[in-house]
Amino acid sequence: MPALPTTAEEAVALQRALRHQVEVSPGPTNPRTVAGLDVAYADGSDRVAAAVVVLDAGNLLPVQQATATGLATFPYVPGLFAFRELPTLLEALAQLTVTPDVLVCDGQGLAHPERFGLACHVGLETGLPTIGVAKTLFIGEYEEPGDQRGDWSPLTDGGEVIGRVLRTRAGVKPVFVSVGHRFDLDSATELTLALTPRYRLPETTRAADQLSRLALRAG
DNA sequence: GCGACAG
DNA sequence: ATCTTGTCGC
Repeated sequence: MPALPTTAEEAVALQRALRHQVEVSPGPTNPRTVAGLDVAYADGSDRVAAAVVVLDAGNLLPVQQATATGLATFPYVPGLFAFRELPTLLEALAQLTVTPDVLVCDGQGLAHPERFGLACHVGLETGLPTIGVAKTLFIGEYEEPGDQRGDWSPLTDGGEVIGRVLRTRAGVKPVFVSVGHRFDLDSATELTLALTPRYRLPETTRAADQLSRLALRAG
């Protein structure tokens, strides 16, 4: 079983082999640190920059950060984009000298055709609790949630609940929350709200997004 | 067959 | 994802 699949067929086979290892359980009770992950892409080349920013879960201030740059070998294919971001993302994570209590990924977790989105993959690779907070819908159906912060509605696929559509700010487009690894939807929802005191997206995602763009220009 | 499709 | 700063409005 290759660690780095080359074709789409191999990639899907790997997802199907790994998905059964995902653990759905309550997230950490009192996480002290929460890390955000993101990847920025260059326009012309395949150069990518990954960033991870660890925040203090209490005051949301940065504790540590790391970046890594590389070349995206795998092409962008909906459902397989973890294979594009994962290698560089793991390089950045490896540079941390602190182990975050939770990882927040920019993309889906179980809300994925194979029930194995980026957040699940990152969770299994690191063994850490992870959730996915995506800006847009990938798969599933939902009713528009209420327009107050904290309002949510289930995201379902074929009758199965795969995530939640969560309003993090009143009157602003909702985000798509799903379990990555060692988390459940209640904990994931609670965490996402704790990370969005001011903006639609989690502070973790915003910090990682900014840093990844800087890293792309720098190196 | 046609359209949709995380980043 | 990326091309793109300041600016209008609640």
